[in-house]
Amino acid sequence: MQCSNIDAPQKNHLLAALPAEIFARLALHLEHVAMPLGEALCASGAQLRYVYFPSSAIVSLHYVMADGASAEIAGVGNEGVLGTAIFMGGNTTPSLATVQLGGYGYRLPIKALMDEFNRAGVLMRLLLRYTQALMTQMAQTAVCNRHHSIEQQLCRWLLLTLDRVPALELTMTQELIASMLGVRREGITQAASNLQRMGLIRYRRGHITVLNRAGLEAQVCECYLVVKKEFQRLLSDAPAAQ
Amino acid sequence: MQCSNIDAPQKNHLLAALPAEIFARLALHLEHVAMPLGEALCASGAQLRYVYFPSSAIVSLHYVMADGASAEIAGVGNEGVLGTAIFMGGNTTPSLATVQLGGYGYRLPIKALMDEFNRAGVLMRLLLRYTQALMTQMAQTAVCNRHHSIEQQLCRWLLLTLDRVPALELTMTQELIASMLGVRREGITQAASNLQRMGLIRYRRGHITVLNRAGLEAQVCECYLVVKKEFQRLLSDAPAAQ
DNA sequence: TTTGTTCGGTGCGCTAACGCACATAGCGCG
DNA sequence: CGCGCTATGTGCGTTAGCGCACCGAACAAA
Repeated sequence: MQCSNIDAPQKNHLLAALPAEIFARLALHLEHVAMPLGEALCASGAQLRYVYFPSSAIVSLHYVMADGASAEIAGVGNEGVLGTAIFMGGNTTPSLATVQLGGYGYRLPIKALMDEFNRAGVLMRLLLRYTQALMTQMAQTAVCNRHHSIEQQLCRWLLLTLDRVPALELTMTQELIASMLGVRREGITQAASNLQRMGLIRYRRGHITVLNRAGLEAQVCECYLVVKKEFQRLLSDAPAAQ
Repeated sequence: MQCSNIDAPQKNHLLAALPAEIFARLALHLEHVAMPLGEALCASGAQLRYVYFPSSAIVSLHYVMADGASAEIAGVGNEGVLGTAIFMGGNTTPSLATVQLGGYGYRLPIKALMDEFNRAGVLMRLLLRYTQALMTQMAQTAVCNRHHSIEQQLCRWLLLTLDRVPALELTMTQELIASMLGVRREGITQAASNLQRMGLIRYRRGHITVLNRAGLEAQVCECYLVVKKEFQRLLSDAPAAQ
C-alpha cells in the first residue's frame, strides 16, 4: 500500500515535531507498514527489531499474568512511539505490545533510530519527553485501577482512544475492551449500557460510536485530564529545545 | 551529622556504579542530607532543585486525588534516584514524592547533574536504564492493583521495601502502609494478622519485623519477582557500557 | 504512676465486581 | 433465506474490600 497524504509520516506527532534535517535523515529508513488488529508487535521479553510510529493504528502495552488475567498499562497511538526500551537501554520489557485498533504506521530499524538518538540532540530530547509522558499514563492507570469504577475507567479509555484517532466510531468489541481494562466482559456491558442510556454513546455489535463527547468528559474521572494535560505540556510543538 | 562509612555515597547503587572519574566530578557537588519520615521532597507539579540519591531512606512516589484517596506508584530507595523528570526533560511530574522511611541520602543540584548527563556518556545511560526499571515498577503496580489481594500486595510491598534496607525490622504504622497501597487501614490489619498467624512477620505498634522471608516470597504474587528481576537485569554492575 | 494520645483489632452492614449460566440478537456466509 | 457463529444482555449467588463505630492496648510524657 502506498503512502497517501491521508497517512503521511507527519500524522505521527513525534515525527511531525522533528526539524526537517533530522526527519530527512530518518526518512531514508522509515517504512510504511500495516498494523492489523491483534498483531503482536512485541512479546514479553522479546527484542524489537524496529520501533514503530503509529499513524492511524493504536498499540496497547499490556501484561498477561500466569493465571491468564491481564491488564493494559498504557496505549500508544499517533502521539507516540512503540519501543522506548530500545533507547532507554533495556532493549526489552516484561510487557506485551499488541495492536488494539488496526491501521497503519511507520517503522524504523533500531540502528537508524539509535544513530540519531546518540547524537544527543532534538530527537533524543523529544523521545525522552515522550517517555516521561508515557510514565504519567502508566502511573495514572495504576491509580485509576485502584480507585475508580469500571464506568469511569471506560470513559477514560474511550476518551484517550478517541484522542488518537480522527473518527467518532471505533471498531471494538466489549470483550476486547474488557481485556484491556482487565475486567469482566459483563462489567463493560453494564457500564456501556449506562453510558448509552445517558445518550453519550451508541453501541452495536463490535462498533461503538461516541454521540456526546462533552458528556463523556463530564463523567470521566480526573485521571483522563491529568494524562492529557501532561501530554500537552510535554509534547506541544514548541520546546524541542532543551 | 557527619558522613560515616556506614552511609557513604556508594550505598546508593547508582552512584556506586559510576566510574571513578565521573563519580569524582559529581562528588564535588554531592551533599549528604537527612531525609526524615514524612518530608515532602516534591509536590505535584513542583520543580525540584536537586535530585536525591537515597542511601538509607526510601521515598514514595504517589498520587493524591481530588477526593483525598491516594496510591503509591513506585518507591525509590538506595537502588535509584528521585527526580527522573529532570533529565527526562519534563522537569516536574503530577505525582508527589514523600519520605516513607526516614534515613539519609545525597542530593545533587540539577545543574551538576545535567552537565554530566549532557555528556551523553555512562551517567546518561545508567540513569535511562534506571528509569526504565522504574517504569516496570509502575506498570507492575498498575497490574497488581487490578488483580491481586491486599495480602499479596502487602507481601510485595514488604519485600520491595526490605530489598532497599539492610534491616529486617521496619518502623511503619499500618495506617501508613494502607495509604501507600491505597487501601483501608483495616484491610492492612487483617492482611498483617494473617501473615503473623502464619509466622511470617511480627507486628507491634509501629514496628513490623520479618521473621520468615522465604515464607513471604512463597505468598507474594508474581509482580514482585518481575520487578526485582527487571531491576537486576537493567542495573547489574556490568553493562554501564551501551 | 497516671493520663492522654495514637495505634491496632473487631464487628457490623453495604456495594462493586466477580464467576457462572444461559437467553437473545446481529451479521456474515453459503 | 436460513444457518451458525459470535457479540451482547441478564440474572443469579459469592466475595473482597469499603465505611463506620467502637474498644482495648501500647507508648510517651508528666
